[in-house]
Amino acid sequence: MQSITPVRHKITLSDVAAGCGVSRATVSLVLRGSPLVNKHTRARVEEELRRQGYVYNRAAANLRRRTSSSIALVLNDLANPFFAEFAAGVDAVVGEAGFVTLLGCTSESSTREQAVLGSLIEHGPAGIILSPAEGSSAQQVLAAMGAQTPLLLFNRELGGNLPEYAHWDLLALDNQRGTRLATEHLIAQGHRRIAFFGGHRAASSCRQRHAGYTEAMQAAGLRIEPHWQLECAPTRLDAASQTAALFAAAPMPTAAVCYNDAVALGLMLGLSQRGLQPGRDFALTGFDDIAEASMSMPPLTTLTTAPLARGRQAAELLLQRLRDPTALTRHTIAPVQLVVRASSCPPPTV
Amino acid sequence: MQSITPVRHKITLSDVAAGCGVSRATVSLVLRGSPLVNKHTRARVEEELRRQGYVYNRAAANLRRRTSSSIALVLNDLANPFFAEFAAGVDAVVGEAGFVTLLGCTSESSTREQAVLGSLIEHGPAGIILSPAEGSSAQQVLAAMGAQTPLLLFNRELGGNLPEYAHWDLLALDNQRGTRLATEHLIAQGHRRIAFFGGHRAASSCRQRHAGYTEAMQAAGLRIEPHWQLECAPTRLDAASQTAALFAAAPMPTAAVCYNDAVALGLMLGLSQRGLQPGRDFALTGFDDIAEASMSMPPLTTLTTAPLARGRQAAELLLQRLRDPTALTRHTIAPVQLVVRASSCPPPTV
DNA sequence: TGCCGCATTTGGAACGATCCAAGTATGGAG
DNA sequence: CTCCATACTTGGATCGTTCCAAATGCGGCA
Repeated sequence: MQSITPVRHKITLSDVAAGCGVSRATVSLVLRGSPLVNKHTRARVEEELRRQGYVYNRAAANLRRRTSSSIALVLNDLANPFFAEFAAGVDAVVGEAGFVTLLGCTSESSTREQAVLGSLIEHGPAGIILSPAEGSSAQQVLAAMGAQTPLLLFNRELGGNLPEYAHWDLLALDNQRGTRLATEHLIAQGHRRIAFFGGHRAASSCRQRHAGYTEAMQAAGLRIEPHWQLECAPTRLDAASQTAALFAAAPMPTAAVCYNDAVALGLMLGLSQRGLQPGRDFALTGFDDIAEASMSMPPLTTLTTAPLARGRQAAELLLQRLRDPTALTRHTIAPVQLVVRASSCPPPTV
Repeated sequence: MQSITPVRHKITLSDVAAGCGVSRATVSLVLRGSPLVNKHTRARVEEELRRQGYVYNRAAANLRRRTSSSIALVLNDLANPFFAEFAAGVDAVVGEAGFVTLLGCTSESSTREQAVLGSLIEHGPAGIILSPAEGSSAQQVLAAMGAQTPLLLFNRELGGNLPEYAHWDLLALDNQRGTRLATEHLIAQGHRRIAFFGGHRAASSCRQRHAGYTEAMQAAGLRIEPHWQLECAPTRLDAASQTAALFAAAPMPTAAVCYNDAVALGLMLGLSQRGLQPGRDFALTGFDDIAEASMSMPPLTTLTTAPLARGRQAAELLLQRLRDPTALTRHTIAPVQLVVRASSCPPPTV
């Protein structure tokens, strides 16, 4: 019966070496599975490692080898299920590659973003994946993290212009194509008066989604009424309370392309409160395909973005960059896919 | 105009020291804000730090000082909004305390949990917050992380019995009291035939919730029919497909206490498919108060657990443990609160 | 002038690993 | 018996920081 004795001080290579009468160097070779060590010696050392309960000190090794074994993930909003799934995807790939994820949340504050980046960079991550907070600029980010560490931007672009020697990769969703598909789908259903609802135009993702809508409307020769272009915070509550504005003046829309699912679900609620049944009296589409989208009443037509897969992809892009630091800056646009459900009905008066 | 020149090698204390003609020790003192340095010298050094774009190497400092500046967070399911919010709460407090969060996801696999713990422990975190995967045991966890690092268990207890020298703290939800409150509420509404629906009895949280239900039923002298005690995976889809079993035999229940919100929402769907209107023909309660709970039709009566606050609390408990490693093991039970909404209607035949 | 105290600065040894050049056996060939 | 290749093994320097004991410079005082 082998018992692992509780110890007070941390066991190091030297302890193990002393414990079985070899040098530190030999123990180190054993740890790294070098073929140089005699298998007799190896067995003895491995036994001693187990016996003393040795724990590898990766920080010390990284210091000597001048390597890093971590990747920083900085998110504007972890509580949002979209980013949570994204994070799960990142962590999975990062872990498979033998790295560890350093997490940082900025809560949409660019001030906190600077602080978080500053703190994480001191731990010397091999690279950083950043989903910027609203209003964060390239200069700020550069000041906080320097130009030494590879950065992959996710989801949003940065304000300001970045110096050319900082080559930052980008992974973004095909926002414009997404809303274009949704708008074209509504048009094909017979709708002519289609609103664009929700989001803040300050965010690049919102501008892109609005552009997709505009593109489809113009291609179909349809009118875009200014009072159908409504901004609101990307939350259910705010969307619900903005619903009335859609119907404030004639001509009234028969459908809406919403900034995202949260907004669409809020709009559904607002419609119900006005006695309109979404999916029968009014058509709408979302963006993101969050879990609730398929379970809502009616189920929501939306664009699926596969956040888990996006997380994996982001991590893989960053790993590629680590392998080849001098490769050209890469901007990747991830496809989105229209999922047609019951919320995008034909207009009532067809 | 000051420009930060892009450099190829990492700037160290020695570079800065050489750059302004002082010793490494002095620069180190400046970095740590020691009152020993002359303010003239301090200014010169600070200027040089800025000029060279020096980045503190916390790993090297930690090695020398034998300290740690990270806390590991290991979660069974980051994609679940409950844990995502929890993680956001943990990270906020961990960051405020000057630590950084090391993230690890186990995807409910105890094998991955061992691997993740093994990898994280090599980075020498000051402590670990662990929400165990299903079926994970104390022995496994101990083998993976050793007894040196303080551990706070969250949400679930571990199978097996832990050795007494590993003092592990615990933060759990008051599951039993929660479902007792929900059950008592349904009884007060006039229900007599109440089911317990969903979850796997293998999980400690499910057993505790079931116990709360049993307690309330027995205290009210009500019968518990075995065919009302239904297990299912804690997902909407599985819950929906298990709905029929509730009504397979007489007597049929008029209400159900559900394992969690996901199960409750699934049950709502299942009820609708059978032509029963939840909140009118059948009453039900959930657990967790996820975002959708208040937006569902009808809004769901449930137990709110404040996952963000729980995350903050978990981090604070761990920080306390770090301050006093010899204090007695602490088991904290976080209160939950009943939120009454429309889903818990009185029975139809009262 | 010599000595002391104060304020400030410093060289060198850690921390726990890895790298590297050099060391020790061993056995076979000449 | 010497020499050399092969198969391991090892001491010491090193990564970037902090700690510590000791050094330095300077003004004042006897």
